[in-house]
Amino acid sequence: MSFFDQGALIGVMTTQPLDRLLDYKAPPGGCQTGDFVEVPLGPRKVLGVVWGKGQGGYDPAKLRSVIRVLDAAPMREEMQAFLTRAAEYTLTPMPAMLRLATRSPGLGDPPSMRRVYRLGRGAPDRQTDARRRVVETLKDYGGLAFTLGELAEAAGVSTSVIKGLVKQGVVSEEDSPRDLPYPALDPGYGGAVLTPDQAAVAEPLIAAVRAGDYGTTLLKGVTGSGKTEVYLEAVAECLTRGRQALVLLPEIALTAEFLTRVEKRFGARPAEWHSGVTMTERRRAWRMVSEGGASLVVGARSALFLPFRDLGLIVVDEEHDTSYKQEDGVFYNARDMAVLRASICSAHVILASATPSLESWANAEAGKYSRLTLDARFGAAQMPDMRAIDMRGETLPSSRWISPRLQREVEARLERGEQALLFINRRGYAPITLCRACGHQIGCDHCDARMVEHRFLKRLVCHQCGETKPMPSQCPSCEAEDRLAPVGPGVERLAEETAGLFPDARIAVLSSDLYGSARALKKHIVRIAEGQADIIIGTQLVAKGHNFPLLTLVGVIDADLGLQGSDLRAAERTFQLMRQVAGRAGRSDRPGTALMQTYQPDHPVIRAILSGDEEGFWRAEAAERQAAGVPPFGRMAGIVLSSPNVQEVFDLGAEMARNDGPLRQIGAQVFGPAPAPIARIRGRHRVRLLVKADKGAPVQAAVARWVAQFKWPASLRLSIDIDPQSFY
DNA sequence: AGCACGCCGACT
DNA sequence: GTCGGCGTGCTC
Repeated sequence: MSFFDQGALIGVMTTQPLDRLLDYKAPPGGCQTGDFVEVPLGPRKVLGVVWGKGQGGYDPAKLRSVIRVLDAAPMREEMQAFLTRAAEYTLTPMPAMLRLATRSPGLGDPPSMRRVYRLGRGAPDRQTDARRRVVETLKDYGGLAFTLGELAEAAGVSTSVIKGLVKQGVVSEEDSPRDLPYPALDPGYGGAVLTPDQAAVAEPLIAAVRAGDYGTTLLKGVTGSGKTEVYLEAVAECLTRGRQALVLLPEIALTAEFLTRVEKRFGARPAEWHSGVTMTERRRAWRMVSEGGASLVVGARSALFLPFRDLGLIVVDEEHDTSYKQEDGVFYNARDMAVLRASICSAHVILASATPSLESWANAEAGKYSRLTLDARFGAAQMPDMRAIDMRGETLPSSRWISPRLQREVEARLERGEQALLFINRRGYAPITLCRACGHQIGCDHCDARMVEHRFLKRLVCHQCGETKPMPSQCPSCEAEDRLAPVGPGVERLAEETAGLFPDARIAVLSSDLYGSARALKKHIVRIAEGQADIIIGTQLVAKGHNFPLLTLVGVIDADLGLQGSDLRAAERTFQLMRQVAGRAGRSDRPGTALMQTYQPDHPVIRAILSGDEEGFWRAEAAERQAAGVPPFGRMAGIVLSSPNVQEVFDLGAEMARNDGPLRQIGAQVFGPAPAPIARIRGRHRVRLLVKADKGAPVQAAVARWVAQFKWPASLRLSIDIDPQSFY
């Protein structure tokens, strides 16, 4: 790190899409490496970071000076290194990477102040009821500062009473920074009593954190085994050592429950970082993380780019979850970036999951990660009894999906006052809307996806681009009247069927699109868990860590859904999802049962789930991937070209495939162009090329050289996805 | 990303 | 003759 005197030549990385350093002159008062600065660029003022000294070579007469150094802690060298390495790995331009690290509202604003009120000295000239209440309130909260509105409300008086007391000095008025440090977390506060099994796993984790250097541990534990308690002990150790910790969760809806657990364990709530957090709170979190006023952050994947001062531990909970893979704008996998970040700042990583990703499983097998396993279920709960319902032997009327056998099992739970969960991984009412007259299926006008009927919204919705339109009464193709019919089940239709079969049951539907906010959803989940519903109908959402103590039956409506298609990860994803859904049943003292309706009871994935032979499943799946040379035993990159013009994308895709010299140099192959998994999004046609290389091949460098050979029209957009989630 | 510059079609 | 379409290039 170096300091630059006024006028010295410095290199600045801006958040504008200019993928190189720009030279500027240091401002009056100088600046240092890492400073967040405002610089002139053409007619505009833009945000940038002082990256180091300038490289010269630019016309000195045109050099301009930094406008001002922003009032924020300078970016640490570590963060610069992290962003640089992440950009290299993901082939993302630096400015886009830098934008991820500057997502703080009002980054350049001076610390904002607010007026606060505390107890002052002396007694009021004339004592009144209202005045007494104000003083009492302030005394009750022992020195705590209130804003004017808060105090008025808490004391039940008007603001003029407070103003009157201020005049007499009984209440003091002062300005305090709006961004206050988070309350300190106490590692010794609610020490959990761990079972011997849990303690045996917590101990090496604590030792790893204490060692204070980089390492990654795969913490595998079945649902309900107490993974969270165990890794919170590692967090406690990290806090004791005075370092910061980060816990990543895949789903915002899970944070509320997690925050409560943190509060129980550490006596206060940590900082929160995700899209549902307000602007002021985000600003506070960003600043406090950088200043050390936040020791634990709970958040979504973007929290990896917060300006930690001394990050000692990153927990990636449910590490297999596909939502860790960001696929819009910047393509990165938060799990991999967590490992990268930790290796740069000497932190430990805990990848926690009941059903690890094959990548992590393979890394543990190869000895790159340590592995710890929590087998015993916490408390007396057992893993559920898992069985298949062979749908080939069940007779069902059309437009019905609950087999008689599953129906009987649900009835048995209702009689005993227990809960049953019916799981279907499809939102909406019906996935297909078909014209009985001409066979036309209603599709989205802008994408190639089918429109899904949502009766709740009374509309057709494209799950790809979000486009909606009213449900037509006429077929858009043959104009036949009233011949449109829903085909296949969605969560809403299943709810309808359930209501018909069990008219007296209280039914709750859990689907992400039925709730306006994460908070509303969370409230609903808590009420359900407390027993305010007999039957829960849910989508993927229920597989993500919510605890339902009264639940003793899980029925999976269509266990085959994820097995279809040619996606190589389908088996892995189905395995994880089914295991997790099954894990919902019987988490407390009641034994649980999981029933899977399937037309392929002999499929290896279904058999592995039922027999509980996880290692067997992973080994078989790994062997298959190894034979195919695909991740994690080979490397891939996906390139998506998009343009409003179909002909253009295919031609350019073909041209890229022909000129694959740089790829062949490293022994990589290119496949395609083929229509991308979604061939059209928002009116843009998309084709995909897939690059496949051996493990260890320098894929990024080769792809960069390959792509650099071409010059495209402005209408064409290109995105590169290193290690794509789906490949076929 | 913005914003200017610049070179070809339909208007007063 | 001019207004304006958005293709190409530059910003320290």
